This record gives sequence, structure tokens and C-alpha cells, in this order.
Amino acid sequence: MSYSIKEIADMMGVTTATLRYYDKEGLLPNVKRVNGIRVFEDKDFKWLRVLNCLKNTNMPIKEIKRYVELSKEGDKTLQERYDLILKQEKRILEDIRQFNHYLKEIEFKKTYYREAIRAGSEEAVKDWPSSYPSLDLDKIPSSKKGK
Amino acid sequence: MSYSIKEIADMMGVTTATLRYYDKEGLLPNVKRVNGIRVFEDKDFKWLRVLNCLKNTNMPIKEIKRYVELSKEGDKTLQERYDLILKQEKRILEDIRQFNHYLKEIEFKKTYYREAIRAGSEEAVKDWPSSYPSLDLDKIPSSKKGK
DNA sequence: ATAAAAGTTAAAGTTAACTTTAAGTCAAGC
DNA sequence: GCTTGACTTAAAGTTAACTTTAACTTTTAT
Repeated sequence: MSYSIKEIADMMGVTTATLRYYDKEGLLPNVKRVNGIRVFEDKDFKWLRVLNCLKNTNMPIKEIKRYVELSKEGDKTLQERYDLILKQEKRILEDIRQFNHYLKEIEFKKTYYREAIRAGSEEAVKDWPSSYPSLDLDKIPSSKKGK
Repeated sequence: MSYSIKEIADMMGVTTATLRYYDKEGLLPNVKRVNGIRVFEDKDFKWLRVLNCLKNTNMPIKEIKRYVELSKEGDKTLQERYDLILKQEKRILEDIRQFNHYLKEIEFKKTYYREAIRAGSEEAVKDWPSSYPSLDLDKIPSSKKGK
């Protein structure tokens, strides 16, 4: 099967301009052309799914480009590509770890606001967060007097 | 306790320039000044920890600023602040969900490369990923002939 | 055969989140 | 009292990742 740039763009949820930008940056290796017009094939689509994975887990475009270049150089770069993938795995694991931590803080704030809304004021739940020492959060003075 | 901008910067792992930028953008409400010089207090430090949480979970600075402004307006904005926090919780949950998904793809690639390295070539593991249908990844032609 | 839709490029513009620079003010040690 | 180092501001510069524009070509539909 082969696809136009617009079809691929729709499948990936990006614009054609973005795909052309990726191509220019060397992120789309060996895309076929007919009369100068890009013709995407299944292998391109498969690669785009990997690209999407790397992009959405915050691998910088420069690093993705490096990965593409290594792939083009064949088997002698297998180890280096493996290392890049390992590095990316670490990034993702660390991000998940951090997000889970911050999620707890946010959930605490959720409870805090629910209580405050129930009570009608923040003042009423002022010294309530004491049960969660690291998080008696943002009691900003609210500029009660003086600006 | 009170702290200089440098002390706070070190505690937060950012530069003083970044803190001044945040202040200029209205992200640091009511920071005390002595002779024009910022003096951070414990309440500021506590807020900075929340700011850090929101920032590191990709809340845009504009939205954080909105949150700060709502906080200054007092109890009548409790519901709106709660809604912002809820929205942020959803963002985090969705990000964790996605990251876990992509983590699986990356782990698959890790295994793929380990096998290829063991075998000495990608060709040797060419039709191996069939066990993982959505992921028989990036077999880029490697420009074997013709560029 | 022609008009509209979809493709192309190079280059300039945008946005977010900082960072750097320049020019100056304030506090501490000698 | 003067130099050194930390503080200040406003404004310009940077970087990543696109997006938009302008001018042009190719494909598709009538």
C-alpha cells in the first residue's frame, strides 16, 4: 500500500507541513518520490509509529535524527542504537516516577480544595494540611491589605 | 526564615535569572523586598514547591499565572482553582497512561536489539517481531543500493 | 482544456521558556 | 573609602519545534 502525505498526516494526527519539516530534518529516511511528490509506503508508516513513540516520550529531534542516521549505517551501529534506546527507556521510567510523585501532590490539593469549597473558605481549612507535612501548600497571603 | 534569591535558586535547582523571569511573569506572588532586593520567606518556598510540581507536569506558564491570580482573588475563586487542579490531574494521568504504553514499545525494541546484537545482524532477526504484530518496527531499507 | 485541489520548496515568522547582556545599585571585607 | 561580589532592571538573544507565506508544479475533476 502507498499513501499521500495528507493521508499519512491524518493517520498520524499531524499536518503535512510537520511531515515535510520532519523530512527536511532527516527524520524520514528514504521516502519514495514520484515526479517530486512524496509517496509513503508501509515501511514509512511503521517507522512513523516509532518516530511518534520517541517524539511523544520527549526524545529531542536531534537525537531521533542521530538514530535514523545510525540505522542507515547498518549492523555496525547496532550497539549504539541499543544504547540510545536504553537511554530513552531510562528517560521514560524517570518521567513516570516523577509524574506519579507529582500526581500525589495534585491529589492532595484536590482534597484540600474540596474541603475548602465545602467549608466555604480556605481560612476554615487553614491548619488542616498538617496531616501531610510536606504539603501545607500555597497559603498565599491573598493580599488582604496593602497591595 | 528568609532566603536570598541565590539560596532559593539553589534549593529549587534553577538559576536566579529563571526566578526573576518567573517573578516578572507574575508567578511569584507578593515576594517581599528590602531595599529593592527580593527576600524569600517560607511561604514563598512552599509555593515554589507547588510551582515546581505544576511546571514539571507541563502546566503552561500562562495557566500557572492564571492560578496565581485566582489565588490572590480569594475564596470566590475556589471552584475555579479546583477545576484547574482537576484539569492538571487529568493531564498527568493521561501522560502516565501514554508513557506506560510507549514504554512497552521501547522495551520491545530493547529486546529486538539485544537479539540482533547477539545474532550479529538485523537481517538475522528480520521476521522475528511477528510475535508482536503492531511493532515489527523500523526495518528501514538501509539504502543497500541506489541512494 | 482548464480550473481547483493537492503537491513542492525556500525562507521568514511564531511561541514558549528561558538566557544573556549591559548598565547600574547595594552590602561586606580590608 | 574602595573594591568585590551579589543584587537589580530592561531589553535583546537563543533554542526547539513547528507554522506560515509565497511562488510554483502536478494531479484530478468537469
